[in-house]
Amino acid sequence: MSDPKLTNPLEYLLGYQLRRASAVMMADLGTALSQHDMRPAEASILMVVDANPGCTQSDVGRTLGVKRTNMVPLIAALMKADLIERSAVDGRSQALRIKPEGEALVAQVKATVAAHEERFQSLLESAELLSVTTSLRTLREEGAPEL
Amino acid sequence: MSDPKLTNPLEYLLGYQLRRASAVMMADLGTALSQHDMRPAEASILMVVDANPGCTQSDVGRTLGVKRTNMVPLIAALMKADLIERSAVDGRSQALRIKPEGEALVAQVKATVAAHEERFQSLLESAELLSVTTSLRTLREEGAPEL
DNA sequence: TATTGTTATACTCTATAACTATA
DNA sequence: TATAGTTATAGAGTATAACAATA
Repeated sequence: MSDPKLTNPLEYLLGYQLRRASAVMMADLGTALSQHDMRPAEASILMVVDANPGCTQSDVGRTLGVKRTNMVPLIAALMKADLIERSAVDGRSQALRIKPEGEALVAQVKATVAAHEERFQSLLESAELLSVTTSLRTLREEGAPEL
Repeated sequence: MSDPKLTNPLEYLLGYQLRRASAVMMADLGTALSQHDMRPAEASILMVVDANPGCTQSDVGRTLGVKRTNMVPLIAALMKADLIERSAVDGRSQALRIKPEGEALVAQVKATVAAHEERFQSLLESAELLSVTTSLRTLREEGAPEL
């Protein structure tokens, strides 16, 4: 082999650590959600609709940072899976709700996400966890370009 | 409008905050690097090769968590841009080095990355910054599936 | 047998531009 | 004019499977 251990100049970069840690958690979440044939983006939409019955898909997109145009196929997939339903608010907006038939799966998805979270949160001291989530929120809010 | 502010049940999830904060920093880095016609993945490879002259692309991939198969087009782009060069180590491995003509751009890229980092690190207290980077490393190392 | 580099391919997520219909 | 939803499309990034050449 050429050299199994290289020096990594990115190791002390905040953006790099964020990227790698996020990738680890996303991969784990993706694996965990695959048992429900669900992608992380779909699960997050499902959870927001569940917490905000009657919201529109544009509302959900703004909340999660997903563009309207990219919400379309995600909502379509959830409709096709009979997990959510739409009802017209006015001529252009449609209220989203979890379908009664979807409630059970939504509950399972929430439990899967909670277990995944617990697995990673338990790797940190509670003080560190608080510090991290606070800092991440700061980076997101202060560092984000104004919508 | 339907409702500009929804309740977001993901707000207290570590994975979600990680995902959003990482997206903010990656978007900013992407914008900053576009002045050099460079993508974040390419810049990270350039920095690793710069710090480890003579390493192979498989070495770089292992260091950055990029699969061999996905290294191919990235290395090809850097070769096409005349930023790196290859020399045969043996019949199957090739040593990578920054081309003399590429040194100036590599220096600019490193400065751009450093400025981007400083912009975000300055949003956090130094104690918080240390806590965050330590925690992120823990999540990555303890939470990653064994390669 | 294991590793390097490669091709081909597919999936997930994100991005822009442009259109319609409604408010 | 601004907003909601849509289509079409492109681009990153990541994934698997398979192969040839070499160690």
